[in-house]
Amino acid sequence: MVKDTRTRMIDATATLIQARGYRGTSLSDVLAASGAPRGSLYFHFPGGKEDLVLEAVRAGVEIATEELRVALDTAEHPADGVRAFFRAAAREMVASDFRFGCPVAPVVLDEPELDTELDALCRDAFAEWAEAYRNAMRKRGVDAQRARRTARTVLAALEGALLLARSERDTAPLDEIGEEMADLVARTCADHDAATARPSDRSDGPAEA
Amino acid sequence: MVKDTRTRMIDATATLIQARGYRGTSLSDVLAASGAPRGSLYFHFPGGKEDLVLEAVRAGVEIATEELRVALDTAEHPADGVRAFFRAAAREMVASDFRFGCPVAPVVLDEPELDTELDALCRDAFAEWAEAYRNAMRKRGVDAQRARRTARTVLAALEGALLLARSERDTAPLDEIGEEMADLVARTCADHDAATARPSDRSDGPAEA
DNA sequence: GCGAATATGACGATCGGTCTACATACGAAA
DNA sequence: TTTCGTATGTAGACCGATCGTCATATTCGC
Repeated sequence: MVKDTRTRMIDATATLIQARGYRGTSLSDVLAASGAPRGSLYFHFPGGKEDLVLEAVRAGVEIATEELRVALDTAEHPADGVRAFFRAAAREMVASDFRFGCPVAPVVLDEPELDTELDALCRDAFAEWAEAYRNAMRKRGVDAQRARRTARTVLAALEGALLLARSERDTAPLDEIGEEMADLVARTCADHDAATARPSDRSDGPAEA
Repeated sequence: MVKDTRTRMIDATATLIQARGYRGTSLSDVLAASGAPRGSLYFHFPGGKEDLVLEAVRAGVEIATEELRVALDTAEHPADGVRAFFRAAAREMVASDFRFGCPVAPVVLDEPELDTELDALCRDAFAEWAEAYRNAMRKRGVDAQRARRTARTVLAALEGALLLARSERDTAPLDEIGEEMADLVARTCADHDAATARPSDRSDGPAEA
């Protein structure tokens, strides 16, 4: 089954935005990549570029969210889920010749108009991803505050690692920082375990990998 | 003393790139912001936009590098330096109404041509910053491999935190992730101390903040 | 066959980056 | 002082790209 024009346009836009950013992606590029003629755009996306980009980012976020969910749900321990997700990112990086990246970051850095739907979508995406990490740790009983901070840190580190990996054209940053974050998550959970086992005196032990 | 035209153009470009990215920054914007006339551009920057951007990024990187160096050199402990640098970033974020950011990230995400001077400059900037963190830890005797990984992680987390802070229009990500990273650096150094004190049995103790 | 949904690419207003021609400042030679 | 040559700065014309529009096909449901 051949994908319809609308879907092809969204996919092409999502890919191009990850590679070149919002403003770096021209409608002509999208048209060329999707093989669609110019006029079709305004039939499917009456709002023009803004409308198209919104759908594209939405689609990109959805895919990433789903992959993250699977990685975390499949893993025995949240730390393993984090490791798996960083590894998946590294694979996509190689597969795309280092053009892969976060679907949201390029949009945020290209300063979309504030208080638009696009702006809100980006914020929500970050929040959703952070929540996924957080929930994985909360399921292990880690307290809310601690889980929230660690989750945010993992998310930020991933964003940064994607940036470094692209710049260096090497997955090493993703690999190493992924390990580092897996350790952090493991330690966060382990600290909790130790704290609940001996509430007044938490110290050594299972924090070692 | 009034800054000369060339310097004003570079400053304006650096600021605009941080706010809107490479492609989002038009020469007209730069001209308007710097109050310089159109034609002057090709006198000062014969290479055109590419040339101008190169200088602007170079200037931005230099400022950031210097601030990082000061933060790390001034601090008692590398962890304090990291904390201070994240805090400084948070302050600049507020001062700029959340338009502040890494001078390099927007360029990397707008996919500059590969194998250009600009591309190399971005890579070198990341390498230089990572090295600064690494050296600070190595001075405390942390082993090379460990210091390198932690340094890269701190750098990535900062990049991500800047992104999150901009998106949320809130310094909370910078504040929290800064603390997380300070902890990580403190732990990295403490682990080393413990390991050297009792080479065969490293465990509890000063890892606690 | 007929109306509605979908598809098409040519068109124009605007804006982007680049370039060539012109103006001024300054110092040396006559 | 005048003349000239060079370094520096300025102005606006140019051409291509970009985005959005439209009048016209084509396909589908009935």
